[in-house]
Amino acid sequence: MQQSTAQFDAKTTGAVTKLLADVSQPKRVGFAPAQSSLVDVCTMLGVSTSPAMLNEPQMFTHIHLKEGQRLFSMGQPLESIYIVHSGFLKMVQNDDYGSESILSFPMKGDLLGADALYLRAYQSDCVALTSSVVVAVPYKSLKQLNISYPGLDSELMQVMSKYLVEQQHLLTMVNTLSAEARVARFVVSLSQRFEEMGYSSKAFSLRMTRLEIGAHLGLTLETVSRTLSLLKDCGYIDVDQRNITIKDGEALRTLKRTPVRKKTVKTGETGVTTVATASHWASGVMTVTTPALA
Amino acid sequence: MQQSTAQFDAKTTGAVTKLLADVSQPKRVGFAPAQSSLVDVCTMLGVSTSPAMLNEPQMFTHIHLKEGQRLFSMGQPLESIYIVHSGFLKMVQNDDYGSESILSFPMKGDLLGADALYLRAYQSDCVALTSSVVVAVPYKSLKQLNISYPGLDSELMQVMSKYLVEQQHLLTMVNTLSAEARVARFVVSLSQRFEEMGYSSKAFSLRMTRLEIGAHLGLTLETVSRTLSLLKDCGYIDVDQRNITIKDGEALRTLKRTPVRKKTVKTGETGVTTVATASHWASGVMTVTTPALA
DNA sequence: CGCAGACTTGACAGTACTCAACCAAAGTGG
DNA sequence: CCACTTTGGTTGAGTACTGTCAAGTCTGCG
Repeated sequence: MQQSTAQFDAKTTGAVTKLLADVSQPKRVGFAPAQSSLVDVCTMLGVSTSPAMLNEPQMFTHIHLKEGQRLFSMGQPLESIYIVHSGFLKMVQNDDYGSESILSFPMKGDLLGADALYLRAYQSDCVALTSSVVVAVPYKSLKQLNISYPGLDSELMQVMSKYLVEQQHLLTMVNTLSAEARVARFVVSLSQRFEEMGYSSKAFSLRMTRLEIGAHLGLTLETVSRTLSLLKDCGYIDVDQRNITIKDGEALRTLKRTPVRKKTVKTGETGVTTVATASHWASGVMTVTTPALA
Repeated sequence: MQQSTAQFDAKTTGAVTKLLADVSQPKRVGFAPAQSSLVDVCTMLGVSTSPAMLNEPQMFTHIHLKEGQRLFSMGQPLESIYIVHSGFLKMVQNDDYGSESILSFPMKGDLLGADALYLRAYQSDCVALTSSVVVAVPYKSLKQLNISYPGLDSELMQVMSKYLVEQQHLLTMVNTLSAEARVARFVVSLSQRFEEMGYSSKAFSLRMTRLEIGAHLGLTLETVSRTLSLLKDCGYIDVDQRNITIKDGEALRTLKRTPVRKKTVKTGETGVTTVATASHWASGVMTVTTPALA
């Protein structure tokens, strides 16, 4: 890699390059080349298994990703879909110049690459936020497996349907909610996912930067930072860098706009004062419903 | 239906009720109770058929919807998925209080209800914008058909993958683009869809109100209206109520922000003048890729 | 004809963006 | 080990895009 006009590049493209990722190839073989069975894969996805699957000989290889490493890029032909075994990742969509949008933050049990089935090419970038392990299911295997186990595709459709619904909720959130409400619900949604994974839902660590949160919610990093500080001032959460503690989950969930807003008020001749205006504006919940697969 | 405190309701909930729909039940039997075969359905979906399907006895009933009528509502248990035979509809997601988000505007060949497979209940409302006809495929039939025709679910997964990608593009658009760019690309995207259906891509009629466009793009109806006027002033389109004529598709596609902005400038003591500031800010394209199914 | 709904346009306000400075933590290299 | 750099984060000041409120036009329909 050359560094042409290093200073200028670094300065002008700073905001952009921050989201860019390591382009080195992920390790197909770690020194612990563990594999997973079909039953393992189904269990990870939360999909029902059939007894016949126990005899399935095919094993699926694990791929180890380091922080910042890229699993696949937009436009690449579909080879495999993946299931997250451990770690945290992001799905990114690049809008031609600069501005990026983060579609989701996949974690344990999530399916990666479903958007590639249409057109047989990945439609977004997948990058590891932390060291991660994913299980690769080759597309060819997928097609064969459906013949052996007829219910499998139907189960996968349900999984895809779930992601469709999640995307819809996110879109509605971005379409209708204020910055504060978006950030608040983002925190709640993370909290729920951590709880599902057996971690604490009250105290956890963000795995992504403010910039990435912003790219997910349609906000700038400054707004995200400010809003987190605001929620802290309200006593709804505690924030210290990436460490979040939830103190009033209900408030976060039901918050519609402006929990406490700092307002500069001219007080006649005396000068400028900072006033805190409290207003709840609470409303019903838009809970991100949790799968209750039979 | 009662009209309690009519005046107040009408005034305060005006913006909300405009999006609400007729709750009367859709006609399951028109006076022309036409039906479609499995091959018909697959063809409409743009999905490959197998010769064996020609012998499939099951037929799928047509449902006629009048303007404003609702096909299904959020939360209803999944009975059927539907394919649009003709007409125009909208998929709506209600965020508890008032604010609604429109996820998509399905038209001929589109699949309705895919988001219901997960949790077996519809996750959004489906309402007809115009008189429409949809073909119902009962969920039970769907499961049986996959046994008879093993490739079918796999094809359906591809269709769902397509919608996943479309939602992703929409999210990215709302996350990153200015109001002007969103409206411009919305017009382009409609144009492309009309072209695919054999209509003119240059001149067409919107089937939805400004309010509905706004609920789709995360904007207010006023902003939509203003932006359309702006694009007209730029000479990119012609607008007359719902009639759109595209004059410079390329400009619409590549536009990033502020084609022409009206700016009020204080000119010393002389008063206020309106100045037009031209600035193109064109950029690369984010074309909504069209399916090229093999 | 009159009303209701859709649309347009203006004036104004406010939320969120931009630009910028600053701080903290972590890595780098002499 | 300590300057030095880099990256991520916080916060302030000013701007502007888009929302809000409001008035008014147009069209279609009962």
